[in-house]
Amino acid sequence: MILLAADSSYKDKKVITIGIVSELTGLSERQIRYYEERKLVFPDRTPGGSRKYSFADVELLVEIANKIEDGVQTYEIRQEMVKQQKINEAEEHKKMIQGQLNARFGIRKK
Amino acid sequence: MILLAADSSYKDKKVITIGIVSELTGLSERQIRYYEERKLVFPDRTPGGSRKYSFADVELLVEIANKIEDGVQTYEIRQEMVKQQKINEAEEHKKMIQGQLNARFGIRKK
DNA sequence: CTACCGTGTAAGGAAATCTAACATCAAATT
DNA sequence: AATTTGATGTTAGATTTCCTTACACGGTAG
Repeated sequence: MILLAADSSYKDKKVITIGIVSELTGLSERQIRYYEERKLVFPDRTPGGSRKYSFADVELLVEIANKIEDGVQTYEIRQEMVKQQKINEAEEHKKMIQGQLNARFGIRKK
Repeated sequence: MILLAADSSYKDKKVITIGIVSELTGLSERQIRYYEERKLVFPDRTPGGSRKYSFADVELLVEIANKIEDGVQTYEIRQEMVKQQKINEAEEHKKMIQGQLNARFGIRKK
């Protein structure tokens, strides 16, 4: 009996090759690879070395391209991303601490 | 400003190449192509002729493989699929008729 | 016993992808 | 103004991935 990986968040599974990503976004493969070089996207790789992207990556690429259209440089976009990432991490951390507090002193099922 | 196709149902977008499908399902490419030959899956094609599958296809392939493991033949699986499809179509039809009736004689916003 | 079913495998070719390098042109810097 | 940098195009050659067709083979069904 074959089982499919249960986590199954289609949006985050890296399964799309660069040609298709190019079609979906309208960006050239050159652009997509360049944004990776600038550390804005992080595709997985097949054993053979081909890039694999998720739908989330596709959405991100579109956002990146829109910002660039607006004259924002890849470096600045990267700054924003790092900053946002730190905010998210802090948020995560807060949640975790709260979870531990609840586990020890919070309401528990009787 | 780049816009992403709004329908965006990741599950049904045909964007996965056969190698990745093989990885996701554990099936050989031979098997995947054979099930297509038996009219059980219907991938899209790139202009160059490469097959493109959706996550829904991936799930379907797993179901197919499980049935075959249970000794069900592709022909029978196909029968079931056609039958189920007809049921769904009838359901769709019913909904549509109901929708038209509502449009003409049903409650309407004043 | 024979025919069909599902799958493996091989061959040869075409499509898709990779990296690296050089070209271009606008915008920023000096 | 001259130069550098940023983003992208293009080319070349190599590698990977995918395609179709054909043949092999064991298992199951008639």
